[in-house]
Amino acid sequence: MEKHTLDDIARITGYSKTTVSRVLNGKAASARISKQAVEKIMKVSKDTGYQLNSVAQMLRSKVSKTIGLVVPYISNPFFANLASTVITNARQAGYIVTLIDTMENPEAERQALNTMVARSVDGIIVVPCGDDPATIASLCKRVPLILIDRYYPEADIPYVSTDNYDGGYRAMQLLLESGHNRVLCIKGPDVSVTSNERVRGCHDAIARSGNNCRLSVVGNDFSVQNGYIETQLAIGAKQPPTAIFALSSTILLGVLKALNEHKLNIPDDVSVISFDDNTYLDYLNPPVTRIKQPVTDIAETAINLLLQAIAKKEQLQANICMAPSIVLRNSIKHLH
Amino acid sequence: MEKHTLDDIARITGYSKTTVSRVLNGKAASARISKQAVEKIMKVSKDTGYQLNSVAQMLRSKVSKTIGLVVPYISNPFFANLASTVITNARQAGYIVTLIDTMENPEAERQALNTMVARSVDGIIVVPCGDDPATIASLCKRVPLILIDRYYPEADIPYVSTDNYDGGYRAMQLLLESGHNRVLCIKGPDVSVTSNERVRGCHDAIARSGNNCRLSVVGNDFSVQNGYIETQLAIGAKQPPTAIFALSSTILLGVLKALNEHKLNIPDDVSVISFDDNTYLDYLNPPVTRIKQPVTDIAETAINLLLQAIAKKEQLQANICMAPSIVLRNSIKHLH
DNA sequence: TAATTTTGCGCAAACGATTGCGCTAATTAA
DNA sequence: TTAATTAGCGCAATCGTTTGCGCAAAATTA
Repeated sequence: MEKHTLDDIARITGYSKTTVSRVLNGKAASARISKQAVEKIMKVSKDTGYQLNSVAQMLRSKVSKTIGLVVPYISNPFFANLASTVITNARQAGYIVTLIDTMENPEAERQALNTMVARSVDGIIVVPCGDDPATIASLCKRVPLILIDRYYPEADIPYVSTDNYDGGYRAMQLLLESGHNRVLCIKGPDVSVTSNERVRGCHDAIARSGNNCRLSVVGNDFSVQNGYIETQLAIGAKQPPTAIFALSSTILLGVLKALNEHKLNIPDDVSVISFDDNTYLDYLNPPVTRIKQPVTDIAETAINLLLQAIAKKEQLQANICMAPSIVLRNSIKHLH
Repeated sequence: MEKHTLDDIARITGYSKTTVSRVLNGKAASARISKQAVEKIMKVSKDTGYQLNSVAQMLRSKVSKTIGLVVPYISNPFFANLASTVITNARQAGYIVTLIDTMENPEAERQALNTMVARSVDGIIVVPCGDDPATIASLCKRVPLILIDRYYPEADIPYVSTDNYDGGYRAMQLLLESGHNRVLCIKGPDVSVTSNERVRGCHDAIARSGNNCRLSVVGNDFSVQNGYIETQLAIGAKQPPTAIFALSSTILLGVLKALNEHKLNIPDDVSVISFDDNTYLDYLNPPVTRIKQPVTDIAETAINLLLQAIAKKEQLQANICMAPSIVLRNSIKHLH
């Protein structure tokens, strides 16, 4: 079980490493290798436990069979799910995934991308952080690259994401249909495209409904704290909201905490709807209605497009927003 | 921004690639390279955007600066957290992480390990699945390898895990102190060492307390379903448990679902304690008391031991069980 | 001035695989 | 019998680094 090389197998079998290489790569037929040779080489390489050295192979063939995946926080279940799908699909196509966690640090992201290129990954999938698409934009001319979840509308970088506008629109529609006319929407960072799209969807839903619903959009972070603070502020006001739309499941947790502290009941005292799907949302009291992003579809679409681009060596082109779905539970009260 | 090699830089600067390599590796001093040369080479390599080819470097130096991480399911938050810590710590030490998700499939695990070796990773961290340590045991003689979370007590493979016995013991202690004497413990698979250790801790806690508490240990899977079914069965019995100990947070969700369906209140009707920490457990109604595994410590210890072993090129030796902590909430009723 | 040391750098052989081209012997065709 | 074809395989270059060894020129010492 020591380490063997092609030369070793060649020496043992008496054939050249050329022949050995060809046999081991399944090119025996096209290279007209005799049956004897194939058998002997196969046998010896089994017996010796020969293992291909992928590194040498990469150097020579310029193909690493590796996908680079760059995410802001792998500990975030949303990104973990994305990663899971990417890894699984990549593996089925014979690719392995190298993962870097940027922790929302743009500088770390730049380094990560450099590392990926230095290791000559065949393609890169990024959930970008920061608001400067420059590095990525220039990189995506040199190596197949695709963004997921987050993207830069003004830059020409392929992406697959949720149709956040639609998600915001439909969530708001749900609230309007139930007669809510004072809605608090707690959003993410100002620079977040996904957050802003959701908000835009809300506004349009109201406008198109002809309803006189008052929507107040507050907050600036996808965090528990932000959800907590904004909820505290809102329920202290003279005219508290009848419904709260949390733009992420972390924000939702903050909302819940504040409501619990004030002994406010969902949905009797205030209705709640959230973005992002999580199993535990069904085990809250009551289960929370939410907009579910098509995580698996997004990841699958992205990795498949990427693998295609790698295979065909052609420029990747994609501006895809996939529709979310509604997970209907019991957190929205119907106001007559 | 094209691809340049050492030769290119050598040609442009007029120095040999030997000198260029030395300068770029910070060996200018020890190789007595002149200041001029260093400056010129540095400048040119900046200007041309020269990027080292890690693959060639790996081939030559036999060092890949890569850690292989093999987990059963990266979408499981527990493993995602482990991965997060491993990735972050590895990166600080200049290592990158290649991740394979085995989906609890031992054959996939074997392949994964082969792939890792072929790519000459410098070290491997595995959360093993299946009950056959043979592959891993033989592998760990050839490359630094360490198990986390799960391990094989009888095999001589280094590991870092939770002190599951202690966790089970203390959870049970908590229930005993509150006067519970009919406890339902819903466990994981029969072959799971972690599950079994937790159960053993429970039994010992009762034995050592001199209490006549009746512990009934049921179930065979770390799944929501298992938790649900076993809870259904138990609360239908003539003598339902006064407390339920869920040996994982997935099992807990099943427990909650069953209790909700029967309108049973926590902790008034039945007390609950669980293994595994999750943010959302604090947002349940009521927040659930739980045994928190020292995930970060485990991962940090493991990666550091691994990096040490890699650096010192010495055999890794570790049988470490780290104590869990108790996150005390309001899900256990004190029975007078 | 001659001998020694130091400075500054390059040659060329690895690392382990892949592959275009070519070569010999055997077979077939003419 | 000779020419053409085919079968079966190997040579050697290549991928882009790293590094042991050595060598000439400059600086120092004797």
